[in-house]
Amino acid sequence: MTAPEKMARNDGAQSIARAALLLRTLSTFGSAGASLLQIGRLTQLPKATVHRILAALIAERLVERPDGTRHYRLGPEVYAFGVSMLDVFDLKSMAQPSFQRLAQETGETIYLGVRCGYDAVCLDKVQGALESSALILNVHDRWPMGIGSFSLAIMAFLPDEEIKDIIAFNRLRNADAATFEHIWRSIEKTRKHGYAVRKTRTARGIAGVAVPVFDRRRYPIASLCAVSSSDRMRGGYLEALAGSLQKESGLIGAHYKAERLSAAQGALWRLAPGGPEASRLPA
Amino acid sequence: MTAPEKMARNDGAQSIARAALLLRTLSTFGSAGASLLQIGRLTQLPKATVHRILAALIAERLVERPDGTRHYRLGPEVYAFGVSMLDVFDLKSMAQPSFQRLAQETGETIYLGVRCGYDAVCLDKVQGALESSALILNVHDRWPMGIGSFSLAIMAFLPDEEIKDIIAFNRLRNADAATFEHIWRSIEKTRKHGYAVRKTRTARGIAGVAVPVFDRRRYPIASLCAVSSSDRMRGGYLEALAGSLQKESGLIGAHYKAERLSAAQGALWRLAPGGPEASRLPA
DNA sequence: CGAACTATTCCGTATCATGGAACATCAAGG
DNA sequence: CCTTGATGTTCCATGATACGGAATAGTTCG
Repeated sequence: MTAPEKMARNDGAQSIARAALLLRTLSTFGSAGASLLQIGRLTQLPKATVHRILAALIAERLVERPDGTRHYRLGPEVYAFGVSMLDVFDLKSMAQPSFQRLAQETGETIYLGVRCGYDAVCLDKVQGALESSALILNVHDRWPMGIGSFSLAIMAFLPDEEIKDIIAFNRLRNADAATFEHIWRSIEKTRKHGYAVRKTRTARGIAGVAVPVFDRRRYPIASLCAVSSSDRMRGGYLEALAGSLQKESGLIGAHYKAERLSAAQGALWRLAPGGPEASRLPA
Repeated sequence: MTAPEKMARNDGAQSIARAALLLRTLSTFGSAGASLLQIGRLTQLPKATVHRILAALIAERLVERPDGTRHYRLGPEVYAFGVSMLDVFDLKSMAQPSFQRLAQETGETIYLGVRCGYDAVCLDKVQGALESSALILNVHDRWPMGIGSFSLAIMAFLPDEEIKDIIAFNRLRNADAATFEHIWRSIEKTRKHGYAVRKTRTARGIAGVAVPVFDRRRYPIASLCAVSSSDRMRGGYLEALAGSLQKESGLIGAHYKAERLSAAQGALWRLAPGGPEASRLPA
């Protein structure tokens, strides 16, 4: 171990932690994937190590190589696991009622975002009063955590250790690190208020508020965000918006908590003492 | 290594392979998860090892423990990775045109399924001529590979090594192993014809045909399946159905192959020599 | 063609994962 | 309440396993 790694993990987990690190890294590159060296640079791991772990992940189909290129990207098995999760944790469907209610009540454009590695990804969107030309974020768009109120709301409520990781990673891939200069100040503010506010710097006159959605352990997994013109976004109106978002965030969190009780039914085949209830088999 | 493990893997991958094995195993249990011992039994790994690897996966949020139970299930990070994949490989959307065409042309009920660990999961469905009461499989339903033409079509075109794995796993969790008795014969037949046919044993008079969808390396990733009454499902009609399925399967495969060229655009933030094109940042 | 860059393979080393056994915790039943 | 039999968690000596520097092979571009 050359680098003075921050992890004081003495458990038998090094290679698994690294595999997960590589998957997170790849998840920020979309379908184009990344080269071995890029990945090595980003993760601070030696070439040979990255190569070996990626080879192992390829064998499991968790990583694949697009056509004949020398790039690596997430593989089809990841998609399969994702589909699996829809029985366990389908955030988009879970948030649907809250989402619609917010759109109705506020009339603003609402976003639902989820953390994904070192990025946040837009899961869902309802167009509100604002002209669509002014809007920037679309469903499936992905931004590094820390850019936009959208992801700031999630980031601010992570453990400090993890925030540092994310900032370090995003600094490394970002030539212009200016963005992350004052990030801790924003995090402080967000923690204090319980919501994140940001003006768009590039498209003038637009601002967003966002609140985190917590799981049962108060770990932020997603965020709800409302976007409006920046002159409206202050004082009482801002507070009211943030309040609505927070209320719905709580409801989604509660829904998530309850979810586990509804242990998947349907034709989900399962291990049972007496074998499966094989009364109805598909053709 | 106590067990005479089949894997002749000399690469540095043991723990990663095992981690993937555990994830696959958990993916067959849905939201209820499984206990340590169940997992150990199924994977043939010692308790301590399973425990250690699961702990590592929990640290990465790839696995979580539902509320206060002592069970383990897939964690939220898996969902996030799944969402990530929608930019890389969105099978359901990709298959949509073929899917609709098949429903129109054949008038039968059509299914789209994807392999997921040791199971196959139903991704999409269009109801056809058959009474809905006769139908058994619904979207998100999951069956062990080898049951139903649906998954047989995928299984038959996997490497023999992997088929053995799957059968062994499904035997272990299946008290009544009779199902897998004649499976190799079915696999032979399926390979010969290029499609799988099965009558439903429980609900009389229903039969299904299915064909695999291949990726560029002729590895089966999914299947298209048509279900009809079993008296129609023979001779010319059967051949015609199989033909239509095969044609569309080819188109989906081609689409997948081409997909890589359309390297995710939009606001996908990416590592670039000159830094990100930061022209438009979200609020 | 050859220089510069990137990917892959090799292989000796020591770090890290391993798993048996001890210990802890839980769930039933008396 | 305590016992009993189950499963879950922690410990730690051992050597198999993952490690990564350096050599080799492959690719790209002028």
